[in-house]
Amino acid sequence: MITAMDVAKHAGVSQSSVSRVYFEGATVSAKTREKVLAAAKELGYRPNELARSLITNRTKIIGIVMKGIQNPFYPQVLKQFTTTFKSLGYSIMFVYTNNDEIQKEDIDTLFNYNVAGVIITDASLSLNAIEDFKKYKIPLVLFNRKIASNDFYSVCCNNLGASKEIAHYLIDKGSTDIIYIAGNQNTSTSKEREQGFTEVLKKSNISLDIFGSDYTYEGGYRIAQQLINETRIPDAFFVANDIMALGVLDALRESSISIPKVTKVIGFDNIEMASWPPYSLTTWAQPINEMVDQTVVYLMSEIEEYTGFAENVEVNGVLVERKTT
Amino acid sequence: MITAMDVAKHAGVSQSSVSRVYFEGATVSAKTREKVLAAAKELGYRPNELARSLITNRTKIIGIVMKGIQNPFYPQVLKQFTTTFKSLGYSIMFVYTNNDEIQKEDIDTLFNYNVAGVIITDASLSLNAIEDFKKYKIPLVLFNRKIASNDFYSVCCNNLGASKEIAHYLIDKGSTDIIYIAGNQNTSTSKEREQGFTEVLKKSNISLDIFGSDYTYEGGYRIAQQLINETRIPDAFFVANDIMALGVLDALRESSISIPKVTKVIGFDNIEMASWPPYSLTTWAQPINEMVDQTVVYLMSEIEEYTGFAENVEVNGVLVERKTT
DNA sequence: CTGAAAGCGCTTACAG
DNA sequence: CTGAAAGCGCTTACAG
Repeated sequence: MITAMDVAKHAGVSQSSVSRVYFEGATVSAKTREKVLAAAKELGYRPNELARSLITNRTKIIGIVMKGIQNPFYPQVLKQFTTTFKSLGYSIMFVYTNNDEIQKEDIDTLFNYNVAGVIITDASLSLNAIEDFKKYKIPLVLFNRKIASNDFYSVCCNNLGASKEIAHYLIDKGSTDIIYIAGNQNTSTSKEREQGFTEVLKKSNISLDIFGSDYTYEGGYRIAQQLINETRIPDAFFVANDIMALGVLDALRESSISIPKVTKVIGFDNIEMASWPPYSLTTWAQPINEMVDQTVVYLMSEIEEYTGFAENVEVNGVLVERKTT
Repeated sequence: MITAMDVAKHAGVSQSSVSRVYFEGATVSAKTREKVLAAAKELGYRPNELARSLITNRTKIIGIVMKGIQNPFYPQVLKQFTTTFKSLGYSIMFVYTNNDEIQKEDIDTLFNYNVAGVIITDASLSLNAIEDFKKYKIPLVLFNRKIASNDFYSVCCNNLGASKEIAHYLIDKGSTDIIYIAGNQNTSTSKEREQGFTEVLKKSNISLDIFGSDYTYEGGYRIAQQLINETRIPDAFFVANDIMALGVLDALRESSISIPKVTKVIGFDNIEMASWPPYSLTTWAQPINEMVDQTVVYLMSEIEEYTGFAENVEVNGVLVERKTT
């Protein structure tokens, strides 16, 4: 391994000078810089991030914690974050968890490596995990989730507004008997989508039934099959995310229930598969790019200077009309 | 930040003793251990991985490089790796790339952080990237890919054997006019699947046409549409991966071509969606768990002691018969 | 088994 | 602008 000392000797300068060439903001003469870079290139030198981080006490690593990686929405999110952070010189430490509520041990590894910041895309936080973020002053963004305490910055789609607009849209289409299929009941997204939707329909005195599910394809498929067995087919479904909506569509089609004639289906997310011809699902497009940008801007400013500022940011998104309505 | 020195003072022992409690393999008396652990707990101490790694010159981080994260096969692989490595005390640094051939700058970040090992799931390597792995003696596994030089350990499905078995299966089903839809032409997987398949059909004098595509849903959909337009429908398709096969199925169904009566379709991977009712795709199941295990075992032994040993490991998998054949 | 000390590869005041 | 030196939080010979 080539160190700054090796380069220094080879270039005939001090080790500090080598360090200054690679440290943004430090001042070095053009001549020194040149000598150092030439020597570094010849020797194949690269600064050791670990040593660097030991001093600055922070790495250029962002931790991303995901649960629902089976849902195509999240790989897309991961890709977007990885690309954006790479351009800013940050690397991604990926954590997968099975827990709805992030536990201390899920994120221990992130703290051990002194990550610069953390993004949790689709899970809530246990109390002791919350404590740790506060205590170690690690910037955190809840992506696509909120927590009740409002202790942390969150970036979500405007679920309330979106679900209201969806309700109005279905009313305009003439629906009078509607079913909402919820995702995991304890998630903020599912609750908010339910709330906005319910509010509008109530005002218009339109019948609404609500069934719980779990944000998976199988969950959507199962609940729809059950409804079909009970011949309880409404004239429209609002399903809390796309992957469940695809399950609903498949169950309906298997029973040859004509869409959108007999019943309509609307999802949420606008995952890639929603646009596939056999589905062609009407859905609410979450503006991933905008959500990612908001997250990154906040994280970068908190990394620059930690304030612990918390806010629930919401971005709008848009209804994408396809063939299921 | 609480350091080993703080704990040492609080516990009335030396800093070395604190270190020994947290360093596997070091010897400490039960009494000292107890005192240290008590003090550590009280103060909320956790060893700084960065300082640790600076000395041992290796982190407990595994780099995973992915390209085709849109293909549901890979998120599943990522999940499996993350879970397995976590249980071994290793963290995952995730790198997304757009390049078919990994470039030096794609993996710079991994070298800067002195990762213990690297997995590349679905891409090839540029020459200078190869050099770096050799030079810095970083263990590397090519997962689901081989490179021509055979310089590195690779773990793949037995593509040759699998495609031969698929060919025999289709022959047994009475197919006499078959089309193979290839993935990215320069990938080892697509080439091998083509080779095994071709070999068997040739021996049996069965007509085979080959069309190139790109391992995406859209690619499969497009090529099938084109064939439909040319009324060039064979009695069976072998499609180089599942996600393309779903595109083929959708195009066929849109034109009301009955499956498996008029034509049969077989994919490769056994992604989750292959089992969804509207697809119910016959496919070759890649044994992800076994492939991951082989990868991990190799990586761990190379991390223990670097040998640079290279081999192309192949695991078998199995044909999963569903409704498209 | 334990402590004092050197050192991993850097950054960063401090002089000059 | 540059160099010598201290120090980040650990591991690891070396004595005892």
